[in-house]
Amino acid sequence: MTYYSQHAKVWVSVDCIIFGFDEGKLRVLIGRRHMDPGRGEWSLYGGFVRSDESINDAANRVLFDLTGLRNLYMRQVGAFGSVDRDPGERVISIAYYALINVKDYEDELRKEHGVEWVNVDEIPELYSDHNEMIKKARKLMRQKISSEPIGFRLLPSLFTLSQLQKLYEAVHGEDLDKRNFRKRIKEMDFIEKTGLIDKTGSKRGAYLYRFNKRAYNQDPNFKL
Amino acid sequence: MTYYSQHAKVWVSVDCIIFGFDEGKLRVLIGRRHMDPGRGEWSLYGGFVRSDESINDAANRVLFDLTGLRNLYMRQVGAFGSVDRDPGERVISIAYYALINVKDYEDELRKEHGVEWVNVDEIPELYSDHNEMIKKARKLMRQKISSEPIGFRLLPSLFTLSQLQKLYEAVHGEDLDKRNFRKRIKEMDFIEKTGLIDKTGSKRGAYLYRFNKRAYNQDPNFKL
DNA sequence: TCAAAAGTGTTAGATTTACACCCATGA
DNA sequence: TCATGGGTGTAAATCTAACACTTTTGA
Repeated sequence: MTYYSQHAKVWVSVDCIIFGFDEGKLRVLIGRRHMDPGRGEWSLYGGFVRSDESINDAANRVLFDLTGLRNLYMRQVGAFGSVDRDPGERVISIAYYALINVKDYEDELRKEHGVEWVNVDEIPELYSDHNEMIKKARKLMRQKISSEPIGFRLLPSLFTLSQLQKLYEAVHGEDLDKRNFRKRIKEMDFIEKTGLIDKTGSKRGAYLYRFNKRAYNQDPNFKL
Repeated sequence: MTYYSQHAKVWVSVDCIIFGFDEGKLRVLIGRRHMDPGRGEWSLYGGFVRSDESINDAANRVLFDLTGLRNLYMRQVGAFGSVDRDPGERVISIAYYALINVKDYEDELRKEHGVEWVNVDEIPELYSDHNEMIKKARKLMRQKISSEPIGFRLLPSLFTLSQLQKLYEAVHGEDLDKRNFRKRIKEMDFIEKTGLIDKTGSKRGAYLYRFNKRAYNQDPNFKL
């Protein structure tokens, strides 16, 4: 009998809070549970951690399984471990949030998994402690997006300044002053204006910008 | 066979980063491991999560076991789950940091457990991923202590402004301007000057202050 | 008497905020 | 022609950072 074997083992799962940004709103992917307990309840997408993969690998696997996308921006939210958090068995779950550009996600695949984009401000009651997970994920994401240029992961590689501003407004839950916002953007040389115009959002058209990661690494000063 | 039982279970432990402040330095409790694998290596103090306790309860139990103290300020750092992080078996560990006033910790009890206060800037190589845990704990604690009045948990209930300043300097790793620091303290009405003088730190003596939690809850504006 | 820590305000500079109008275009 | 979103600068207010001397007292 080893030192370890006198202790109990438990199931460990990962649950993913997948953020997207569409039509000016911050959204999260949720779906109806396909299994008992809690069959039919709204839930985050998750899966069990296998014995031969790290918890990060597990989260990446679950994300890939759901979205078909790899190398998503992903951060751990934390471990959730009330004894009775899962009505079936003792399961400790580690929550992760990820950011995706909704247009990168094939709608067919989304439907196959039966998940939907729901406005983060209109999330129904979810299975287990998933509402709590989302709350903490939002808080962490909000902090992170203000000090690191991760917001671009929620946008197409080319975006207008109005889109970028709306994204930050959605994340922070408050309107921003257009001129002050653009003034700050202009100071960040790694947010580059292209010669391209996007005319889908207005008649006049707006310049498209891009995030230059290389330039950011040269001079990583970000604050929004 | 339930839905759960087709998946593997793993051991889950908690590891505690216990911060203290003494002689102007931020310190952490570490000790030599008493068991294999890794016997004799420097390590954080931890324990396995039992099947009938939440992970928070497990952390509190481990903290109480080591220090004899309850109701410590404690926050989760995150889950660490590389497959081979523990050389013996697959163990996922959830790190917590806690703040204690070193004078509340009986030195006898500390010695019984064979743990020592080590300057956070002089931490030796630790077992497994414990150095990484401390690094992340410091970062989270630094963020937290700037926006919430948790620093008082590292000080006696009566403290001088010089002690408080030294604490913040130790946490942030940089010197602060004495007058600017005191100006900010004066604006926080919940940091109350008592009529008492502490003469242990200087010949002249310094006023002792106390944190008034009730007053803070009335007007929770904290920034340091 | 002097070394050592306690205590105390002002000012320049930097940052942040508030704010309003013209432009280009498609419908 | 007009409704819609795109684009632009300035000034006041606030916040931050820099800075030096006097006080008290035990050794």
